[in-house]
Amino acid sequence: MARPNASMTARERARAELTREIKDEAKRQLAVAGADGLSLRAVARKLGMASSALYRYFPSRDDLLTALIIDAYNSLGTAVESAAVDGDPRARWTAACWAVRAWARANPHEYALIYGSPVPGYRAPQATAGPAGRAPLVFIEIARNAAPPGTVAGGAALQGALADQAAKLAAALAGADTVLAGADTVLAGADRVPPATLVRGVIALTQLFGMVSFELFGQFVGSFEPADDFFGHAVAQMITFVGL
Amino acid sequence: MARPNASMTARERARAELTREIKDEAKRQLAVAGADGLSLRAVARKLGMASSALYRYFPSRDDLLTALIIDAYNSLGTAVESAAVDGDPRARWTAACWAVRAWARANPHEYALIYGSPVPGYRAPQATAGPAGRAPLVFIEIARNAAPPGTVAGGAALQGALADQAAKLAAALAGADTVLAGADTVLAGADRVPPATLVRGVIALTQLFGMVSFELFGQFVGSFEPADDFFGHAVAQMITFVGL
DNA sequence: TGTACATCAGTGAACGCGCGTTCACTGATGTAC
DNA sequence: TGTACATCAGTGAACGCGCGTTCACTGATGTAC
Repeated sequence: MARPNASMTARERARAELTREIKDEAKRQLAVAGADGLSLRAVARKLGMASSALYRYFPSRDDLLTALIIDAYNSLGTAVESAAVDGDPRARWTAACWAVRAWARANPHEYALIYGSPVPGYRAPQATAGPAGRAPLVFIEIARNAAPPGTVAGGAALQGALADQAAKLAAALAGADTVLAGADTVLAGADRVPPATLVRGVIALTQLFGMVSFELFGQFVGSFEPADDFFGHAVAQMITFVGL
Repeated sequence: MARPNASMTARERARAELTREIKDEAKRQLAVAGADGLSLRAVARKLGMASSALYRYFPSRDDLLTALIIDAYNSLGTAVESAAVDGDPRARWTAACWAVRAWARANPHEYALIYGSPVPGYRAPQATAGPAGRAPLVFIEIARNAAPPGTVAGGAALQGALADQAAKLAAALAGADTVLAGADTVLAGADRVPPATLVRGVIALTQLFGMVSFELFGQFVGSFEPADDFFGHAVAQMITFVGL
């Protein structure tokens, strides 16, 4: 989406701004009614325009939803990328984990949109794949030079289909720029990630997002809420597991 | 909910059966339209009755939703409890993990209902707490006699609020029958779970549900799908982590 | 610099739809004597 | 065992609402000469 810019005509500037306002208002509505409750008419009403006018900006409700999903992935991706810029791998991994949690808590409905239950009847188009990969890529990149899992307690060889999947994914990541169109190519030109390390990283990712989902979706109510210390403790264990 | 029974009048039997049929049809609708799309009118239509008739069985749409949520928790709880009945702790833990995944894959929309994004505007009543605790309790009970975490690589002391929360939860679990009304009291009379073990168990639970959610909600598409071997590998690592 | 035409943004009415919930009612089932 | 009355299940019409999307239209902005 083009951002306002000096070299744009008044019409183009107005279009970029209104597109932005529509998405902003739609995000506000997510918080009230969730993804299924997102209503073009309600957005238009809040913006003081006819509902039919929105069709000049988004051809349908689903296209608006897709735009919100892409924005959410990119927003999370930016947050994680910029949190994990410096320090040793442990510091970077830790910062990235806290960035995911902080972003999710600050944007719970956008988090639910991308990591919660899928919206029934909605099928995410291919265009979401690149943005969706940004946050995970940061973690994989940090783990790339972790100690070989063989040296870590409990390390087990990859078996069956898992070995193939991990090898294929490692190969794809080495050429990430061509495979994940639109993703920042953090790994471009890098060494391949050892498949065992990759698997450990992805296991850690499921752990991370599992915790954040539990916290946000209310599974911790009455036990580990507030979850700050639980989270910090788990992240420390995770670092050991990944071998950083 | 009373099940049909010889000592019931015809009216009572009919009521129990229709209540069941309404819930069954509602579950079928979940699969098509999700929780927000669940419509009393659509259920009534499929059952060939007037929509107003449903109000003899459920005072509102939200009450029907609550009934489905409780059924889902109980269905998962039963599946996990009966999967983890015998063998050593490792075998029981492994079986319980696979039972969660199998149940989730067999009932994806009920899984989404209880572990996915909360339904906007719906607030779960207290009555769901007991059934919600059943599956987690099975895991905690298995982990109860795990090796003390001090003996496990990477074991770290519990810090700050986490230590308090874990101790409180351990105490509550020891008196689970009074605390978690309606839960099967697996832990009744048992020794207290060491807080550090409890925390490891809960971390493993977030890992487990994180993986299942990733798989069901489509985050593994194009990488670790089918996820059987990934899952098996992760469960093996998890057992080491918990100290079984 | 000014004019003619094309492009685009936004309007408001309309289509056809589904929803949750209420209410007065009919008819069947259950109960007390 | 039979009758009178109370309870309950189910009906169908109605209320009031919101939704996504289409369409012919007006008026403003941009462009080519």
